[in-house]
Amino acid sequence: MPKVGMEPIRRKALIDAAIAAIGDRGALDVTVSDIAGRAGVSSALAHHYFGNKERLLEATMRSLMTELAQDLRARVTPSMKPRERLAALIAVNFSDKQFAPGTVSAWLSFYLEAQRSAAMRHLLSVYSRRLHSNLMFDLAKLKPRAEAERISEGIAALIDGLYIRRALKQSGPERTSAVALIHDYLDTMLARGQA
Amino acid sequence: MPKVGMEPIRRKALIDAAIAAIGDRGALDVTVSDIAGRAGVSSALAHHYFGNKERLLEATMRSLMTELAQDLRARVTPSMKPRERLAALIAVNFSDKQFAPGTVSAWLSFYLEAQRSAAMRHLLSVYSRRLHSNLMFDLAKLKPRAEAERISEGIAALIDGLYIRRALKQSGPERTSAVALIHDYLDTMLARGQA
DNA sequence: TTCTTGATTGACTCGTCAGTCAATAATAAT
DNA sequence: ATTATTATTGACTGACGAGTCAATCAAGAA
Repeated sequence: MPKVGMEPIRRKALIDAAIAAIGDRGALDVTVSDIAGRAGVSSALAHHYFGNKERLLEATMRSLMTELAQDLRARVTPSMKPRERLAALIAVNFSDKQFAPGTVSAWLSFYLEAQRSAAMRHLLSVYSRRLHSNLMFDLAKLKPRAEAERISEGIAALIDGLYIRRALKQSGPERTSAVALIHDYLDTMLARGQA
Repeated sequence: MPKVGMEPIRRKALIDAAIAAIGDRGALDVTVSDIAGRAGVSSALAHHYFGNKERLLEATMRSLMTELAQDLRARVTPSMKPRERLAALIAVNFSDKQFAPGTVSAWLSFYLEAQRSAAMRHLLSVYSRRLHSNLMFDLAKLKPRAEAERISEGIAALIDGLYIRRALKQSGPERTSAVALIHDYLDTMLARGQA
């Protein structure tokens, strides 16, 4: 049998712990000791595997992004119609997983951090471009380029805006209404100039 | 002549310095010494006037909010038509002042901090309610309650979302296009069901 | 068994930073 | 001139946190 090192297990545990810690603290100002403690290891080990705090946090963000991408791939198939794929795209951004306390804080912090850290900024731009091209892929089939571009901007803004607003209200209406609002926007814009 | 104490001058200087510092660092993790240094005083004096860091930051946020409110009052008059007032409301949120580097970071951090600090959360809810009621005041004249409510949600989300997106891209299209996008949304929604 | 390599940590160093305090200067009041 | 008040700071404390390191421990390889 292939021998397994501890490394992948510990890395994953530390990343998960980081998300949990960020959720509790509400921001990126978590301590390496706290994260390591949650993962059941010493802070020295966290440094051993990740080098420094920044890289651990970067890995955490990357993990969040790939998870989002996986969720999307799981819901979107080539056989779907453009409008259906857009619906799926909207849905993943408002799934349960995206509203886990740690995830919310992490994304917010991520946005903030992007102003300083070049690495974070790069990650964010990857995410942003991916969302944009996902949206455009289907929108371009339904509307002329320029208009599709504008609708794409609007949807991306609505996703960000509604996500934040929903995230900050522990109470407040269901995510359903946020999703409905985006669909409403999308349908209205798509209908324009038609029939 | 009325004798002026140093207190108001120093308070203002410290608050301005805090905004500048937040702009440079990109987040709320600024040091009191840094802020005080920019204001030309010792960190001890900052503590003297504000008690502690949290209260200084709260005052900074409050200052940002009242400034926004003042800008709004300066642009909105009772004689304006509802649609005009809505335009003014949108405009203030995308004014030059709101895009000063410190201001952007401060608002972002503010949103993040609201998850932890009760005081910050309270301030944010004040801001949020104020925006909502400002929007509803005019929207209610143009559409039935329920629909006005939904449009208000959409605009608020678009403001937040576009603000963030614009803020994080040093490049990217002008604010003009963001404002235009919101107007487009507003007009489309208002036109719905009409002749 | 002995050697090598990966896993893991306790203890420590070095910085930094919030907040305190006693002391000093300046200004106004009596 | 004396006293009270306000303004202001240097120096200090206490805490905390990132990152290092030498030393164990475990387990397979030689």
